[in-house]
Order: sequence, then structure tokens, then C-alpha cells
Amino acid sequence: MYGDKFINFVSKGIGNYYIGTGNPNSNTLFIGKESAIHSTDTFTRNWYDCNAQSWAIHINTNSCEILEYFVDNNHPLRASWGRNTWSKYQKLSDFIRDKESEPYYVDFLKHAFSTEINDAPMKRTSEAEKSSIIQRKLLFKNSKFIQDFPVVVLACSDYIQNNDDIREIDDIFGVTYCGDEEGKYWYNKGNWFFLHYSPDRKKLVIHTRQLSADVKNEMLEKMGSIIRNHLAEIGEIESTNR
DNA sequence: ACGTGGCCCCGAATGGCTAA
DNA sequence: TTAGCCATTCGGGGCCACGT
Repeated sequence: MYGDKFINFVSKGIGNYYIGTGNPNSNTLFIGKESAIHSTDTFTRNWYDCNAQSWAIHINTNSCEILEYFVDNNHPLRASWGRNTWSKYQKLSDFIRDKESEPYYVDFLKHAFSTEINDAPMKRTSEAEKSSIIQRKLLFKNSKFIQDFPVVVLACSDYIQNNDDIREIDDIFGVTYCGDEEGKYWYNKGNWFFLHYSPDRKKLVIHTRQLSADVKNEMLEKMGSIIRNHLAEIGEIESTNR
């Protein structure tokens, strides 16, 4: 059910780092800033800290996480639905699969895997501890599991950089920016994304902002169609029951 | 009438730049 | 070196159009 690359990534992570959530066998990886968990929320903190351990159990028992569910009135995601990150991931996933969005329904976890570039959860990004991001970038660079996804969405804005001096995205993911004409999508100062491809064009890495409040639907729709076309071109239109 | 989603504005925080 | 200024980002509040 799970491949060696993932099993290896999980076994090294027990007691060390956060793995993520969703379907590790999918073809799309979402990388956000950090999990939005309040410092006083011990229950969710505990869930986060035990993430690698619980993946080890899933591997040993051939089970998986709950990958689809309805966000009812009592669900913590309900109040901020439409603004929070998971509702935006869901919408993007719907565009990728060219599917109508169902209100308050989560199933993008079946079709994508989600993790964070900062392994230090905090409710607000401004208060988050950011000193360990550099180590996690190295972890991602050296992980076969992370590198194998043919589509990576870096939804973490300034936590990772590609500019005149620093080419972190190129370096970590083995890709290059394909230029302003083909690869730059700019809607306003808070809505933009950039395309990067591997030399053989099989891997697409998209750099964008944290997908949460004030994200334009138009941007998600365009991003989704680009990902969909890419998956079709490399013959990865996903199977439905992985 | 009401709920939902899209959008805009505001505040807090950060980081870069510059002038004193 | 440091204070001040500005641009950027993200969460929250709230308004409004639209459809049922």
C-alpha cells in the first residue's frame, strides 16, 4: 500500500519531524507555511507531535487516514470556511480535477498530500518560530519521497525564495523558472504564482502565497487548469482509488 | 429573507531600506 | 547603530450580490 520512499521518510521522522496528511501515493504535494495550531491547543498539538508515529501505525496495519469528510456546524473549520487554507486547497483540488465544488465537503486529501515547510505550528504566522525552516528545506531536498511528486505547490510565499541572488526553489526541487512570458501569473499584489519545471519537463513546481483569506478564485482556477494539463501531459491523470 | 461566497478594508507583525 | 518609514502578508470583520 505504501512505497519504500514514504516508509523511509516516516521512519526517520518518528520523534523528529512532521510528515503531513493526505494520500502519500497521490501525484500532488501541497506545502504550506505551518500548521495553524494555537499554542494553548494541547489536543491538536499532541496530534501534530504524534503524526509520524501514527503514519508508522498506518504503514504497519495497511490502513490510511480519514481522507474525506463533511465539515458540519460543529467542525472547527466551519466558521472560517471559504477563507481558511483547507477550503482553498479543496477548491484548488476541485479545479485540478475539473469537478464542481461541494459545499463544506473535504476530499482533496484523497488526491493530494499536504505538508508544511515550517515544522513549528502556530496560530498566526507572525508569531511562529522560523529558525528550523532551513533544516526542513534540506530534509525536503534529500527526500526521495518529497522529490518524487510530479506536481508541487509551494503555498508558502516568502518562506522560500527565488530571486537574483538566492535560487532556493531551483536548488531544492531541481527545477528552473521558465521565464516571465510563460511562467509568471500576476493578478494583484497578494495573488500571484510562478511556474518552474525540471529539465525533462516532468515535474512542475508552483510558487505562490499561502492559500487562505483573500485568494482570488480566478487564480485558483488558472492554477488548477495548469496542473490538470501538466498531469495529462505526463500521463498522470490520477486514478480514483489509490 | 437568508445563507453563501467573493471581495475589500483594517490591524498586527515583519523585514528591508534609509537617514540621522 | 538605530529609529522611522514603507511595502508585504495574513487573520479577522464586514459588506454586498446572487440564488434559492
